[in-house]
Amino acid sequence: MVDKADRIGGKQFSNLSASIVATLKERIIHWQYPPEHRLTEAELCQKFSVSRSPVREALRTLATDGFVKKMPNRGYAVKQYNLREIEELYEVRLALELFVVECLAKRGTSKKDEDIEALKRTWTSLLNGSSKKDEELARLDTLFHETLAHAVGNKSLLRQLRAINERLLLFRMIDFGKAHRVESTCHQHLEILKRIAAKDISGARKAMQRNIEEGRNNVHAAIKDALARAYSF
Amino acid sequence: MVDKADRIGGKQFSNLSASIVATLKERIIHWQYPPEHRLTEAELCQKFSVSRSPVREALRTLATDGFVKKMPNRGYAVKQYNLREIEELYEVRLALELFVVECLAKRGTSKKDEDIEALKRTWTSLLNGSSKKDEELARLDTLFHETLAHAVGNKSLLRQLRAINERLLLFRMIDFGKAHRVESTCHQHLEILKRIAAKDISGARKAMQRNIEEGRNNVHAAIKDALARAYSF
DNA sequence: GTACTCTGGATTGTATACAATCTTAGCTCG
DNA sequence: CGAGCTAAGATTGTATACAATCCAGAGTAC
Repeated sequence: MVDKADRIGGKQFSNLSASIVATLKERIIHWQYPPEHRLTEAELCQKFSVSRSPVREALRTLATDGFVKKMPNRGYAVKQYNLREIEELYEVRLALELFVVECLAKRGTSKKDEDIEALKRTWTSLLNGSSKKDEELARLDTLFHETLAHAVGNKSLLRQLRAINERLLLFRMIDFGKAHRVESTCHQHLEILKRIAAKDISGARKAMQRNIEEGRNNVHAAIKDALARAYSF
Repeated sequence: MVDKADRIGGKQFSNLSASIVATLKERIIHWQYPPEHRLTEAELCQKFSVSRSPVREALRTLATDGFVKKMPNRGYAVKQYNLREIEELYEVRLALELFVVECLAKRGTSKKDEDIEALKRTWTSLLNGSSKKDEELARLDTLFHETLAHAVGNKSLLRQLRAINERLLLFRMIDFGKAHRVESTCHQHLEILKRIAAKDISGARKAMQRNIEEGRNNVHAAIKDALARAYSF
């Protein structure tokens, strides 16, 4: 069983369906499947050399996570998001992230919040020239937002935001190819942290709103290319 | 197969696991199982006279929906929410519902929004004496909030709010036993609708916040009884 | 009396077989 | 040539068997 898990993903998972989920998510996020690409149980069984039970479970969780869609009696397919749906996800994300900074700004932060201090250091150093690869930047950006959400101490909130951001990663990956946006992102993130520390609620909200909406606009622009490319498969 | 579906739930479902999910949700929401009550696959197979496949799927779905929790190698159990977790759910709900009224107030509503006009009529008539049963009131309250969310036109938002409200239903059911709160709820709902129609964004937000926080406080108080009862099983 | 081991039962994970349903392509008939 | 029908394939849903793992309690050694 360990052998099979290895053969599939590399990492170790408690069961086969978890490793299939991870593998397919990874591939979908990296655009290794064209959108609308069909995934049937039988086909995946062959590819992963496992039976239908774990494959079924994996497809089901991928569907609830929004990575694939179920077409009754026609199997599953990699979900193709249109612009409208992406905007909707960004709207929900905005609502939740505004709530996050509002909570944090209400109670303020101090040197004792080690996670947040670490964020300050990270993004200050990024501003001062230490350049990173695209994928690493996307990871740090995700970490920034998740750390803030974590600091609120609301597990339900954190889980929801994670789920949304994971889906949006599909498109943020594209956007982070543009290196010249790093500086602007640094300034925005540091501004958010500053406002929070100063207990400036409306300032923190505005800073977060700018940050997310800039991301949304960039993605919006990048999507058109991506969709165009997607259709050319 | 139809026979079995009938035997289980009453309604017809496309497959067994869907009907098991519906049945168990119903029972959990109506407190027919004590919290922490263990649900093993084998036991449910017997009770529903089906095999493990649909039962497994059902339990998995219920776990992601937050009705049961999975205990590794010890089966599943009806999830027992503590006060903290309920507060957290209410926080997320508040963030999303504030976003809903903000969206609606920004664009305003008119006579053309038939769903919203219907809400106005419903809650005006409720104010004028037409009394209802507890369960019916809970249903109307849910409908109120879902209709507003639906009017925003953001499917992702609507789905998330539905999921949260479904979980909270477990506790709102308790609260709606108190009839004297109906009048206050009516006033709050009508106030929300009025502010939205008047494009009074901050007024609408405040009205919604009052409505949700009153609900939260009532539930908070009711919970202690409920938990006490739960522990006495 | 305590700690340790070992074993039997309980529980989940996986594979496979079968049944039911839907899709689709080819065929026939008008 | 098109509409409708049919049959084969594709796909999902369900049942069942087997394997692996975990847990708890009995028993034993010290």
